[in-house]
Amino acid sequence: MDAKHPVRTTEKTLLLIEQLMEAGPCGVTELSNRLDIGKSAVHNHLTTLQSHGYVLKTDGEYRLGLKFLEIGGHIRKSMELYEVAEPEVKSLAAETGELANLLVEERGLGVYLMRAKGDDAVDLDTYAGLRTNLHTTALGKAILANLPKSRVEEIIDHRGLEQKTPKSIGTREELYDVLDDVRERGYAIDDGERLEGLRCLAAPVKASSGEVLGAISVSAPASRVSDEDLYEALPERVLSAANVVELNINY
Amino acid sequence: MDAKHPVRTTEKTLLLIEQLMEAGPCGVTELSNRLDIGKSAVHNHLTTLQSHGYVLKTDGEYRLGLKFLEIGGHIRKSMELYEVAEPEVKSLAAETGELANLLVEERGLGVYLMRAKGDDAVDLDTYAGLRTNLHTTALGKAILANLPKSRVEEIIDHRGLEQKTPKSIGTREELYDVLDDVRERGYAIDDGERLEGLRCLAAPVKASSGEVLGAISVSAPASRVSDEDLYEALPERVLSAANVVELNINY
DNA sequence: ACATCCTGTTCTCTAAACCAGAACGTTTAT
DNA sequence: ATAAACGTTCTGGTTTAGAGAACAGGATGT
Repeated sequence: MDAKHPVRTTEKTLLLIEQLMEAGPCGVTELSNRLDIGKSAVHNHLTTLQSHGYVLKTDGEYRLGLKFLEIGGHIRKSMELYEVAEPEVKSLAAETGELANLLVEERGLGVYLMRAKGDDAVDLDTYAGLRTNLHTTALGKAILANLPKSRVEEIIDHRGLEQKTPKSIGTREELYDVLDDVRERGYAIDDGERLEGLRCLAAPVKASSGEVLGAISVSAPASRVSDEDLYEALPERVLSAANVVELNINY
Repeated sequence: MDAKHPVRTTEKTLLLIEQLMEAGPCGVTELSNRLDIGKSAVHNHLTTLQSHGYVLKTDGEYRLGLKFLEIGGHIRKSMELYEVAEPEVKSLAAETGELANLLVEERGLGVYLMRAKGDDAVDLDTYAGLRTNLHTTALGKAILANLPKSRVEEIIDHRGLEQKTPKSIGTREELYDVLDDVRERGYAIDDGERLEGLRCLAAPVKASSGEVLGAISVSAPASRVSDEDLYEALPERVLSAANVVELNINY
């Protein structure tokens, strides 16, 4: 939703921050050109951000500082789901030897809260804070399957159904069918949809009210996950981890 | 350094963000009172931040969103030191079974880039992004000992020598003596200075130019760390980890 | 059931301040 | 040596931020 009375100056500052994030360290002139804002304005905004620790100047270039990590880390630490699930996701990674993840939904996108690597884990370029479309991952499908249908439609309206690969879900009917399956089985599967040769299995974490809080997953190369694993051994482990988290959250 | 021509509107936004971080979810009126800014201004800033994903509204309250984790995670991932040191710090934690940390200096303070827990690790409330005074931890001392003296003085001038515990370093002479020792030995020790009964050992990570990039540490309860461990076995492991990181960074 | 007191939100108008553009000092490149 | 490009400072005109008042909605207490 757009702000009714947006603060334009703040929006300019946020634009600068996002540009610095995408482009990495920049000079004043470069930012001025890219954003079509005068040099003096860019300079004023950057020095203001700098004096508050959000931006640093090194070697004549401005870049984002670790203040964002401080705030982000603080927010994450204040989330009950994270605090409770963190040890379970780590155990899951250690036991399976694979990559385990924790995702929550925010503003219609999935946000990875953490990932834990087991000894043999594949090295995907996911990281804490990364955003992803919900319909393209097992984690996201586990969440979507447990949201009210109205909310799911809202999300699709807003975020669309971008196809990451030819195997991706492309239509609403297809999605709703898949989500029905997920609800029935209790867990979601991604068999090479996001990345060829990668199999993921995810289970939702729900509050006692039924509201979905997030999802836990394990990702592994297809070479190490037989069909049997994917539909028996792995679901058992992931569901069990999700269940432990639910119990600890709901007391 | 203060901005010459600060953007006051941006400063107001940043004030709101910091207040939301410290106080947690808040209503408009509460923020308006706390910061002595009119309700309409607070409302305009919050909805602007909301429309860009930095702030969320739930149950009639505003709170910070995971956008900060996204930006912070992105910044961290773009740091070569983190990418190279992360596996080493995890190994260190796994091998010792204790808590291993990675710290960098920013604006005169230490910032934890990560922590890794071994099987028996104590559970300190450090987290990625947390800031700390440099003179009160082994990690910070390892860094200070390898900064130019002028920079160390700058930092002390700016950040002071706050005493966390009676054992903390309280004077400049004391600090300089300790830093001389650290330089001589090649590693820094914290024997209960930050927390009674906690022993930490930290080694600096330096670029080939000699510039210090950060520090790696292991923290363990005194009951599990004999004097012998503290001065022989542990230094060997931590220094070795730091050395591997240095080699990988400097090719 | 009603009245009162909270909220959060919208609106207007004026004082505030943001910022384009020009000018300056400094560094880098030719 | 000269030029070009950069970051920084300055000022005035114009945008706009925001105090305060008013409104709507919900909660609370009587």
